[in-house]
Amino acid sequence: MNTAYRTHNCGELRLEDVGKEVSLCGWVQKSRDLGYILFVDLRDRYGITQISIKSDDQADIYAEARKLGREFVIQIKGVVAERESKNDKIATGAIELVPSEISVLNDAKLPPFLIEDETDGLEDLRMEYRYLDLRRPQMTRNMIMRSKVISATRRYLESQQFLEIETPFLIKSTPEGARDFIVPSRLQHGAFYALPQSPQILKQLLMVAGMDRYFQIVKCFRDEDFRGDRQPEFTQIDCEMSFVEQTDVLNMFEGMTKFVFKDVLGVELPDFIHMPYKDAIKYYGTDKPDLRFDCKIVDLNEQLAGTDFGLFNSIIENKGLLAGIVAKGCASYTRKQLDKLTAFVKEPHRGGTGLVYIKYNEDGSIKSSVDKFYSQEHLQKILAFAGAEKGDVLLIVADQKHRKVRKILGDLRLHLGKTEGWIDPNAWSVFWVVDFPLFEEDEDTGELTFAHHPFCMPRENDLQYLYSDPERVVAQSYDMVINGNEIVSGSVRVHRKDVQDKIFDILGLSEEEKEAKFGFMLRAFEYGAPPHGGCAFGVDRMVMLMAGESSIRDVIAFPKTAGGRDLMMDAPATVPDAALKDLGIGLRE
RNA sequence: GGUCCGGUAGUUCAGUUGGUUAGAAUACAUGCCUGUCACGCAUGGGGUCGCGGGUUCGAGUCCCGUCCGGACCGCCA
Repeated sequence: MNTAYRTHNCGELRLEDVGKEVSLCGWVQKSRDLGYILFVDLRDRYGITQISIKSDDQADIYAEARKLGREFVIQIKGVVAERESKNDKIATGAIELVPSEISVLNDAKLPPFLIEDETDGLEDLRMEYRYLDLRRPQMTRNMIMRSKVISATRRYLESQQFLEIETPFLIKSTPEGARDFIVPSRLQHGAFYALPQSPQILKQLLMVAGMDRYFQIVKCFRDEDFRGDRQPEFTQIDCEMSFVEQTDVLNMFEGMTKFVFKDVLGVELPDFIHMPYKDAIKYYGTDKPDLRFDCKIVDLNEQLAGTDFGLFNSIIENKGLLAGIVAKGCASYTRKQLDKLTAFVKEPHRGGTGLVYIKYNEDGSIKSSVDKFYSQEHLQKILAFAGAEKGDVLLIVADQKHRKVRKILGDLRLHLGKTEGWIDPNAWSVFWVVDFPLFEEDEDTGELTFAHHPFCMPRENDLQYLYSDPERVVAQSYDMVINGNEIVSGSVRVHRKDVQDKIFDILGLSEEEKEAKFGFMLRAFEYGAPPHGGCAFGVDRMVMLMAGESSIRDVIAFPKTAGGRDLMMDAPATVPDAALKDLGIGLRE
């Protein structure tokens, strides 16, 4: 770096540079005027360097420097000096710059919030002035980490013969799945493009085209409501490979994940376990468990049977489920704390009816909310079966619906994991969930719908059940779960037209619908589609986890609010009537 | 689409039962200060209480509507 503007950046000067004549450029973070001496913190993307000016030695420059306001853009020429009092909190803390010349390249209005890591601004204000928010070192770090993740990804995939190929954004709406963002066509009034929810079909066609290994770092669009971990547009690392079985795909992208973690964070991830979907649901009540702590769900129908407790007996007789989790070290919970957990279980969207506890106190005594129905010996056996030790409490949920019990216990497990500090913030839990069902029943309508998407290949041995017992069919599909977040999702695809046809039949698509929605794809499959499979990484979530952030907005340069608005540009916005007229669109009042 | 919380100084917030001139911290400005790095001390400026309507002698405060932000549910193949 050697231009008219600067010889070094604000993060690189060290003790060994003392005596050098340098030129730095950056923003004024802050100045501290002590009277006889004035310090200016000069900030750029690389760090902060302190400027120090003694008023009696450098009266002119001191007078100039006193006029510098926050976020002025300045250039400083001077000599690197060793500090009299050093600051070991920053990388450049041993040196300072004694200026011979200060030039104001641009002044700045007072920013609406503090441009420091501990900012006083709330998120909406930060989003409105995102270009200022991104100057904060923490946000800069997040952008750098994101860039590193993308860079490592490219290096890995290129080393594995993947081609980066762009697919179009203006495509056709496929009325399955999420709601599409639609774009009106000017040349064909009444017709619309859709923005892709993912390049799924296109990447499969690239396999038919013989591209063999494809990837793309690509924006995807879904017009649904948002959350802290969801945006209307988000980025995927979209990948597809030909002539592969599930194991090949899993190994390839396990390798990539390990490479990226090592390259960006210096973390060596151990080999990933493959957890069947059924086990994830059975032991953790979710298809994306956080394995940074243990605490499995224990089924207790047999253990809790054989008493006069009518509620439990009726659930057992009707083939419902009684199950629990052992909360380590929580036997000391007060009534109030247990009531809070009960309220958690009963929250409307969980719909639990209650929470039964069996405390195994430190002194060996046992206290439960069902003492009336169970002898101490019986409770002792139940605790032993569940693996509870002294100091633990067994929390039990009962319901007719198995899924509901497991979901509630899974939620409770995660809740306790967070509130009880069971999660080591430095630990990583990265593994594959495999063997998802191909179809699942829609809870409201009772109709069969695909669990993942309709292009997943069933396991070879399950093809025979496609018609007779579709719910039994297991798909060759998989998710990678990182710290309880679904980060990768993928499958081996259907490459045979007859199988794809069958699956569409089971989903209840007529010949006309098949043709209208997927005709071009089915036609392509008649021309020699190779066996293929792939997956897609959620970049925003992955970078969020790697950066230790809790919202994907903090790793996206220009994110939108929960209401889908861009506060900086004030989008969406109205357009001139003429533009609507061109499109053949009128607005209903 | 639904439930809940919030909107007061540049910013983050407090504001009692509806009652005098709406406060604090921080930021900002000015002055002082021999090594600061959350510098310190003193002084000062800074408000259409989101917007519209209503109740009232009187509204930041109560009611209705609306806009905006946030959390959650639904939704997210």
